[in-house]
Parts: sequence; structure tokens; C-alpha cells
Amino acid sequence: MSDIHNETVAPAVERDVTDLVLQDILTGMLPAGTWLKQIDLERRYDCTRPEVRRALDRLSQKRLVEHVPNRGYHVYQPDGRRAQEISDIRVILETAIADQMVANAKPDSIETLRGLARHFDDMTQNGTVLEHYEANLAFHKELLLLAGNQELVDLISEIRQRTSSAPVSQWRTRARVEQSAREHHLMIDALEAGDTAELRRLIEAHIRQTARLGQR
Amino acid sequence: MSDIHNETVAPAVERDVTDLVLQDILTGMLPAGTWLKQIDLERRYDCTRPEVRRALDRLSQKRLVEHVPNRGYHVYQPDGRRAQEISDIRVILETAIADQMVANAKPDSIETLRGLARHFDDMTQNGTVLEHYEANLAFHKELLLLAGNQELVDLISEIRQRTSSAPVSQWRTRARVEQSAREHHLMIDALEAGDTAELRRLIEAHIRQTARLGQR
DNA sequence: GTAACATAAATTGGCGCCAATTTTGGATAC
DNA sequence: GTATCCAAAATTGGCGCCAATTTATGTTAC
Repeated sequence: MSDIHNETVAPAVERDVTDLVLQDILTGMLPAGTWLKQIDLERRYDCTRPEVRRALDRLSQKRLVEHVPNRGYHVYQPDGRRAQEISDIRVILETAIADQMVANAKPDSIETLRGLARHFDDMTQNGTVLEHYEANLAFHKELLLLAGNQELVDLISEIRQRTSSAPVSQWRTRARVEQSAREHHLMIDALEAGDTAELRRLIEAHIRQTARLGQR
Repeated sequence: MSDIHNETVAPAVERDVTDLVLQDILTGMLPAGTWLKQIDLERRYDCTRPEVRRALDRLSQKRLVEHVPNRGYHVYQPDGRRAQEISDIRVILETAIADQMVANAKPDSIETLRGLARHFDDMTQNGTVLEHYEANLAFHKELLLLAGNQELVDLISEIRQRTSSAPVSQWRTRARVEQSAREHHLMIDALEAGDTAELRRLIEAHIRQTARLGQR
């Protein structure tokens, strides 16, 4: 059992180990297939074994890591079928609420979204992988919140994490990143114009484009 | 901290403590608001404290129980907003795949479903609360599997658990149970007839009827 | 009777420890 | 060189223990 670099990552006070490990998985610091040794994670995140165990158990419940009894945990390999199925689910959900998003899009909401889209643009130019990724999440979350179903927002946020819809695989080329950025603005345009059909089309295209590239 | 009866429930070999606690929550043995004392659960399920803790942590991650630091865990109170939102999500998902269910409904699938619907009828007459509940789940799972998206089946199964869509609240009257049974058969009829619109209507009505009664 | 306080009892939270299991490295044989 | 075996080292898994915190109970004052 080998594999990971033992860099100590300073624990942020408000984020527990689960979040830290998850972040490192999603940013590619802990690539697919990596064995996550408990004693290494203790050092990496400067925490205790019970904390590591809890984090790993939680991540295994989310099927981001796999537990192999007596051997440990490793990061799941990307699964094309899963990614595809989850994209399908996201398409279903996010297009189904397009009409509610349009109905609830007030000028201040539009303004907030524009700000977040610009922030994404900015992070594309100047940000770290993580900042970029989180800017994307922030934009999409704000968009989804328009529909007024908190459980749905949480659910989508949750299932996004289940696949390699992550920075290391999501945006392979500059062109793709820039297209995503344009699509964000186009979604806002459709919202503003009250064009539900166009919004649906954009959302679906956005998700499927990302999903296709998420396959390895 | 008080509240639960200390009956020892024989642990089934293949089900871990998480499942056992979940089962007791869903069947009403551990009602909403109940404080789940670790030492009581140890005795109840004849297991060790670490196992209890893991189970409780998992259930808290699923938001079925709430963790209050230094005080313990208690079963969440039903939340009408959550139940409603989750039903909305289920309607979106399950009606979206109606066409795929219809497309994939082969005669042997129909036959299997009829068997499961009859089994539900039988459990209505003769079964325990849990058997009845599981017969319902079995029927719906088989139906959903027709769509060919395993992640979606798993997801729906998972989100159903998040609310009081459980035996103690789902079926309050005999009439309601019997209507559910009829609806199961009608869904199969719609499948067999290839009537996607009717299937959608039935699914939506079925979910919403259940959700309405799930509120307290 | 209620409110405040102190103490004992009960419970949670987390750590250390060690048995069980796996991995690694070295020695030996071919 | 490869294959096999064995012992040492490393790691996982789970238990026991106890400090920290909360709850319950009893006493005192009003």
C-alpha cells in the first residue's frame, strides 16, 4: 500500500476531514484508484484516526471511496455508466424546474447570477482549480435555488459529487471552459427573457457536454 | 434522556445496525423525536458502541436522525416542507422515465410486476407492517428498474427514506391502502397498454396522495 | 409551592492500545 | 533471472477506558 504524497494540509477550522478529503479527490490531488491509508491521512490532515475513519466511512457511504475490509479504502475509479446515469438524472431534474426558475427570476436574482457568472469567468483566468470549481458550483446553486425546492438543490449538489464531474476531468480544454462560461451567460439571458424552452435546451446541453467529457 | 423501550432485537446476520435502526424508525418503533441513547442501542441491538456510533453517524448523514453534540442523537421530527419537496422530486423523476418504462415493459416484466402487486395485496391482508412496507418497496423498485437507470432507482430508494413516507404515516386508513393496491394494478395495466400518459398520471397521483397523508 | 444550587449519576466523545490481517523485504531454491 | 517461503514491518479494526459534558436528584432558601 503506497501512493499518496504526504503533504500536511492545514485544516480549516470550519471544515471537517470529510470535506478536506473530498476536496482533494475532486481536485485530483487524490486521484482515482489511490489507496487512502488511515495513518497517512492522519498526517496529511493533521487529525486523529477516529476522525479519519469517520471521514472515510462517510465517503464510502457516498460511494466516492470504496472500503475493502482489512486492506483499507481507495478512491473509486470513474464509472462511465454511473456518470451517464447521473447526468441523465440531472437533466431530468434541472430541466423539469426550468419553468419555476423562469417564473421566479427577479431582477436582483438575475443580477446576482450575472455576478456569479462573471466570477466564474474571472476564476477561469486567475483562479486555482478549486476556486474555479467552486465558482461553478456557486453559479449553478444560485440558479437552482430559483426553483424554491431546497431538497432538490441539496440533492443535485450531492449527486454531482458521485462521479468524476470534477475539475480534473470536467474541463479538459480551454475551449471547453470558455464554452461553459458562455453558456452560463446564455442561461441568464434566457432567464431574463423568460424563455423556458431555451433555458431547458441550454441546461441539457451544458450537462451533457460536461458528462461526455467526464468519461475516460 | 429517556424514551425508548429496551427490547433486544436479535441482529440479523446480514443486516448491520444502521439498517436495524432505520427499520425501527420507519416502522414507528422509534418514533420521531425519540432520543437514541448509545448505551440503550447497544443493548437493544446487542452490539458494541462503535457499531452504534457508526450507525448513528450514517443515519445523521442521511438526515434521518439529528446529532446534538454532547447530548446525543434523536429521530428527526417530520418536516412537511421536506416531505412535499421530496414528493415533488419523486414526481419529476418517476414521471420523466415513464416512457422508458413503457418501452421496456416485456411480458415477463409485466408478469413479475403483477406478482409483486398481488404480493402487496396479500401483505395488506396478512402481513406485518414491515412486510407490507417492503412489499410496496419491492413493487415500486421493480417498476423503476424498467427504465434502465440504476442510479435513479438507488436515488429514489434513498430519498424515500428521508421523510415520513413510512408505514406509520403513509397508510392511515384501510381505504387508502386499498387504493394504493388498486393503483398498482392500474399502473401495470397502463404499462401493458403502452399508455405513457396514463402511467404518468397514475404515478403522480400515487405519489401525491401518499405525500399528502404523510403530513402531520 | 417555585427557584437556585450542589452533587451524584448517566452519557457522550475521543484516545490509546493491541489483536488480527496484510504487505513488504529478504533468503533460498531452481 | 523467477518463484516460493517466511519473518518483520505496516496497517486495519475494534475494544476498553476515562475525561468532558449533561442530566437527574436532593437540599436549601424564599
